Amino acid sequence: MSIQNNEYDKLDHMIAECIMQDAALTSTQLGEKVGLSSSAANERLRRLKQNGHVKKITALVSAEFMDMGLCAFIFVTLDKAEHHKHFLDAIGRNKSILECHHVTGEHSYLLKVRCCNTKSLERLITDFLKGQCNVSKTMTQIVLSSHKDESLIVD
Amino acid sequence: MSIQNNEYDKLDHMIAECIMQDAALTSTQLGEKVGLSSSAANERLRRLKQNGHVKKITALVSAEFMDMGLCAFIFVTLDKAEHHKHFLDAIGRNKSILECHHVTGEHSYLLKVRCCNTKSLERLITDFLKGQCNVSKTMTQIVLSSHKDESLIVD
DNA sequence: AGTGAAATTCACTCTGT
DNA sequence: ACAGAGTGAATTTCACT
Repeated sequence: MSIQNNEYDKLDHMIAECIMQDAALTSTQLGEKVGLSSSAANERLRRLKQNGHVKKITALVSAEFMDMGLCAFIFVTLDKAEHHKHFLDAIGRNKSILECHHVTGEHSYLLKVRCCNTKSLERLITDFLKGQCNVSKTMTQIVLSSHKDESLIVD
Repeated sequence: MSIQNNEYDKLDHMIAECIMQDAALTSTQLGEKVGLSSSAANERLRRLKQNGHVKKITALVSAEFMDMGLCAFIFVTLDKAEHHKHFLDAIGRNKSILECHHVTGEHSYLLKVRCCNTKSLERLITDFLKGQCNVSKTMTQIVLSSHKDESLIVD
């Protein structure tokens, strides 16, 4: 008897990999890829969704179409621990901010942001971020090019 | 007369927003949300896909299920410009590396990575990254928690 | 471009193993 | 748990506006 989680096997992981590559696969196509009938493949996928392991089916959209061609990472330092919640609420509402991670090191948070140009990046930093009551410092790194940019695995 | 791209209008952007939230919407549901018939909504979505503005339909999968609960950002500094290609090829093949951005500043690249624990993160840094011929320096920041982690807008 | 209906394909259920 | 058949629902095409 093993202590590992046996509720899901190799086949379930293959199914997860497949729909990360292409979630528009039909049940029949998915079944062919993993060696199951469409009904069996579909039932396994349904269970993965129901149990929250497949969190969401989404579309990846081009930055050009969204007019957000400029990508940057911004480190943010906050003063007082008691104001973090207000900061995070504001972050949550801002569509330019794609990711917000609490990180180790000298800074408090690392943000991944997207805007249309440097003007709007400046507004984001100066008006929005520095405008938050307890943001003491920011440090910005502009992305010149991205060779990989698909974070499909999430908490 | 305007210089802007008029091939796509407000409706197309609404459709893109909708399927970023939920790509499993039926054409009928999508049509209801934007005020079109199912066939019209479906035809617009088909065009967005065909022209590459909707790049991909994917699933977001839980880190727990993938056994990649530990997230980190790693800055990498490369010596010689002529070896960047080999580095990027190796990056492309490594499933632990979710994002790789060429950034401004003192470092060459910023990587977003995921592994199961600190042991495997150590292997990634020591064996894989430092093992690349021209990696001179790395700097790692561990993610303690993520308050936003959905990069659905890509180049 | 959009609508509504027809034709086709797909998802999902059910039965049997 | 899976396969295969059957049913209801969805996508896709088409004629018309």
